[in-house]
Amino acid sequence: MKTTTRPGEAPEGYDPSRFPPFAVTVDVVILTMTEGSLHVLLVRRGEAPFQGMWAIPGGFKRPPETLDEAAIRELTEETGVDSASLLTQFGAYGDPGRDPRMNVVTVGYLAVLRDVGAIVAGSDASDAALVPVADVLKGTIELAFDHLRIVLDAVERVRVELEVSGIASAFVGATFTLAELRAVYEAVWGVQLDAANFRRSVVADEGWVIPTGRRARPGSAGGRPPELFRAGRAWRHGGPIRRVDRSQSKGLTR
Amino acid sequence: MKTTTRPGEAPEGYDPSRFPPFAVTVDVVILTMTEGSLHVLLVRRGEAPFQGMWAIPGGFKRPPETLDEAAIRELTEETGVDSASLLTQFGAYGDPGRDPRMNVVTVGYLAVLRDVGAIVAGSDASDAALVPVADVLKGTIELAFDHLRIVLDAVERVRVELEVSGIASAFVGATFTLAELRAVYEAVWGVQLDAANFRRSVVADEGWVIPTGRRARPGSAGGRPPELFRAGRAWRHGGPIRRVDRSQSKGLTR
DNA sequence: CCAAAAGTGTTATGTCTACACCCATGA
DNA sequence: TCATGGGTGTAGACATAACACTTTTGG
Repeated sequence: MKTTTRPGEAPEGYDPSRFPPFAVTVDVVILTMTEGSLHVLLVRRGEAPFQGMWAIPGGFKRPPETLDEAAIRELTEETGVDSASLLTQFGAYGDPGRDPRMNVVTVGYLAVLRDVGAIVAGSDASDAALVPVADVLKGTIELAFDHLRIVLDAVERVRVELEVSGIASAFVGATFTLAELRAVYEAVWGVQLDAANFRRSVVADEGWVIPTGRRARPGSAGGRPPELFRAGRAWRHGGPIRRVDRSQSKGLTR
Repeated sequence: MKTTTRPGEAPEGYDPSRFPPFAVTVDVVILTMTEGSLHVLLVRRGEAPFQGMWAIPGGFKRPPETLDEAAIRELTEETGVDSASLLTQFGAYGDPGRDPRMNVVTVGYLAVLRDVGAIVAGSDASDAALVPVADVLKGTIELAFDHLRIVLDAVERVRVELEVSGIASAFVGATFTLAELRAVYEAVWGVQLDAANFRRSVVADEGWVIPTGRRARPGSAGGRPPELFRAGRAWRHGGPIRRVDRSQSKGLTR
């Protein structure tokens, strides 16, 4: 057995009062569906380092606030929205040198909004923009710091959350058609889903969507007017991981 | 639109060089299967605050190392083991006042080991111990700081990982019987699994377990000697989230 | 031989996929 | 009326759960 360290206590050879100081920041990956595909909100950096490059919004955690509160504050400052349908912490990043100026550990948060288009337009357009996630993933748009990795992790998290908790409703409005909801899955997962089977999966399980009785207008090309639904309690936020009712199962669920 | 902040840059009204300083620590929740149930490695605190209470092992992140490296270092210092079957970051904790002495943000890591019993015994027994996770969850054993929450989150993470990636193999030895493997699922999920169906689920999907051809000794009560398996490549670590073959599916998988 | 644990077979039941078909609307 | 999307029905493929049955050991 070697050295034993304990939390809140300096390793041997350190003076406990002289712990290595870090800056702690919170970065928020804000995702939304626009023009049929997944977009992320980026801001352009005004100063060095990485001046002029795109980055995800973020800032220092302040001592009197929790990490969650810091994330909410950042989200509000960027979009004016004070309640994201989904705001989840998904990772911490502390590689040495990730910020050339000092030791910075950042905590990544994922926010899903139902359309920040109008909100972003309110800000200086040259300062903030919604860009397709695909462009970031492809490397078409280069990001400052290690923000590419952070966005990558956030997107992977959404893909998983979409399956296990059904945050899909976070991307759509208060009422929505099943086609809109299906489009979320298709865009995030990059697949084609059978509309008939999709409807069944979603409608069958009580609590996912609730019919409002109303109908939306058909598209200009015609077509039967679709039903409007609202989100059920089953997938409000962060929800129950998929693992279906394991208290019953006798075999291994695949 | 309100104030816009950017990463690595102080919010307005702050002097960038005078960022709020934090201590950054890494805490490791070390889990293992002993005596048929899930256990967590705890250390007893020698100093205030929370002197004499149980806590999870951890310590300061050092500037030149990554968070992952810090977690590996802590794990090694506590157990002498330098390669956990599973070592995953699962959360960051930064509530003000979580450490009464200073601003501390800690990053939680989960380590799964195949049996640290012998290793722990090597250390001073009054200093470190494996305690049943159930006792911690029930509150029978009280933990320092916000370590109860951290352990709670780690356990929930294991439950999910067990389903989506099959880290079950991390709990067992290099070779193992299916009964041992099944015991992991049963202990972590708190369910009873049908041995016959379990075998099929695990053996059917190529790559999960590989038969070694050898057999273990039957228990003293007799019984047919069980086959010995070793872990297949399919669930080495962190593996493929469950969501089956998303490139093919046409409906929503439930 | 008997008890115990491992491993195999079998069947009813449920879920998912694909696709055919019907419905309601704009032009 | 036709084209376009929404919504329903259904048969086959596939997966799961339950449990009876066979195998191989210790005592």
